[in-house]
Amino acid sequence: MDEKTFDTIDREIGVFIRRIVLSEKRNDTLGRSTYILLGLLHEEGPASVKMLANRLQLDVSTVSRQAAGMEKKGFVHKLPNPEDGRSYFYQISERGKKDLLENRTRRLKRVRKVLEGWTDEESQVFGRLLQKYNKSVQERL
Amino acid sequence: MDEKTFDTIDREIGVFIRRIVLSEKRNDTLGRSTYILLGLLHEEGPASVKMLANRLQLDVSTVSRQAAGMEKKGFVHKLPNPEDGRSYFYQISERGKKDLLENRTRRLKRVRKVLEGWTDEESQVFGRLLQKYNKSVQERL
DNA sequence: ATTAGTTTGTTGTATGATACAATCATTTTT
DNA sequence: AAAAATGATTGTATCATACAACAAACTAAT
Repeated sequence: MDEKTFDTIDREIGVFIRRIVLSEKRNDTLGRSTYILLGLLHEEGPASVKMLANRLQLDVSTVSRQAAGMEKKGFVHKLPNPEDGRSYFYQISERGKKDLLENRTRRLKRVRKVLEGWTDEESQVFGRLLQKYNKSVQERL
Repeated sequence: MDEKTFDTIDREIGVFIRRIVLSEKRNDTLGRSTYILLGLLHEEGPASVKMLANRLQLDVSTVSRQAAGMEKKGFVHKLPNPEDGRSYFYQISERGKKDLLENRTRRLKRVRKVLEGWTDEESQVFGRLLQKYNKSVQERL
């Protein structure tokens, strides 16, 4: 296949990441890590830092600090794990849910705006291919 | 249009960024900022920190430090601007070119691997849509 | 031509995300 | 019971980033 396609993709990925990350920084209140972590706790229920770190492929220390910060800000509750005195479960709080939702809404609005003028077909294909790319990355990188 | 499409895209973008950034950290020697800056200098020739900052939508101080670091490592030369005693031009060095190329090659190899098994059509469409998304983001975000 | 204002770049300080190594407390294994 | 393993936190370090303060150099206004 044409080498140029790979090159285009590589370049556009670079631009993509830069733009999205900057835009998130400008527009979101939560910070992308917090957002992701909170989303996980919301959708999959309480979890320990270890579980979260595994799930997100991050170091436990990273998640530990992250979680501590979120607790301080009231986004999560830290509950002792009755089965194991060393570990805790972090559970999203009402406050956390509220902020998460607000952020999600704002993000979706942005996506909608970016996709204005695209055909339904294009949007759907883009979503599908992103998904496919992600799966491929996970499997082979 | 179906709200679900936007939601999928938003989520997949999150995963995408996380995965790619982590993979870059594991695999690349240059660091994504350095890589992008160096690529710019390579393709568009010498530039001042101001120009670079504008081009990349970053603060001048950020680029200033970045450039200083790259000079220290020998990736670029810092040349005084004869027209203006305040400013300099950063020019990619041979060493910089070499490292840039090595990194680019490694990245392309990764992209190729991820895209293994995709049809040519799919890869091309993905590249095209990424490009389109980026353009939209730039215009409206 | 001298002063006042503007621009370019650097540095100080701060934040967020990240990892590795050391450590503490607890649990499990032997 | 002692030794080994595990879960979490904390110390330290790096990278990318921004804003504010500043110095040097340039430009405009009087």
